[in-house]
Amino acid sequence: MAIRLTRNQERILQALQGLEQAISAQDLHSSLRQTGSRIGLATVYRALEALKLDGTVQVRTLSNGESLYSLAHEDRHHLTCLRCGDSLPIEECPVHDLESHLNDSHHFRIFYHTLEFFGLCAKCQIVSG
Amino acid sequence: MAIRLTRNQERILQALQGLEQAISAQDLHSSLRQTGSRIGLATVYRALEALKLDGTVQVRTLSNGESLYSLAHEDRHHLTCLRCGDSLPIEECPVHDLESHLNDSHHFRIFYHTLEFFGLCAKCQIVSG
DNA sequence: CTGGATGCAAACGCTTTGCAAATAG
DNA sequence: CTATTTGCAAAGCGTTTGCATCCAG
Repeated sequence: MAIRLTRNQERILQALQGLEQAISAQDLHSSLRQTGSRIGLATVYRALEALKLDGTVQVRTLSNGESLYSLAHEDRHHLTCLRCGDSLPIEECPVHDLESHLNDSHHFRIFYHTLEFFGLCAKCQIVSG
Repeated sequence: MAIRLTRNQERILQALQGLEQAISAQDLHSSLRQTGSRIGLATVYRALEALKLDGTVQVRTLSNGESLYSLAHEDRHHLTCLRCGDSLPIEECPVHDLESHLNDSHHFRIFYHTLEFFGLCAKCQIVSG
């Protein structure tokens, strides 16, 4: 998958491996700076873009335009509240069969997928009545 | 679903009904202006936000932060190329059963879902070899 | 009259880009 | 020594917000 990694790309990959959750580029940047690295924000974005293109890293874009990055193939999907924006992770995922089917029928090389349900969480159903 | 609609919200809903595809707020705005409306861009955003919150309109956010709007419950999912960004619509959708299940188990009132596969399209598999 | 809706322009936040310095091979 | 990578700062871009005006009821 990965051809050649720069030192910073390796550093970023390593950081992602130590995480349970997807992280934004900016949070990843400050996190790296706090461990003493002098890495720039642009480099973080460029590295994530490269890792994304070779399928190592996967991205989920929030409705505010912010993107969350994590290692690819970690299957975690969400229930997202349209009002408060909270995302509840869910375990179910019924789409793997479809994935291999699409690989063939569309000549598309699929790295990963995202699945997200939108609506109102229990709390916001009351507020927005 | 809808409580009360302002004149502009109705106008926007009408515009969406005439469309085959999801549209960005900005494109929707210029489209409305071209038909002689004096509507402002902010109003388009505010109307779409309101329609989103009552479940009439659904949103898909692209990786560049731009959001595409369409009437809710139109089931259209995508194969999206990580390199060129092209989105190929697909018909398959294996998640409806799960949807009602989640409604109950998480006390979440689900309006719609998005499902998207990411990878490389046939063309970009060659280029990026 | 009064509260909400609207248009405009400015502000915002995340991301991308230009560029010169640093680094790798 | 040349090509690539890097950090910084500035620019870009879609979206949101402040505010004065307009409009419906």
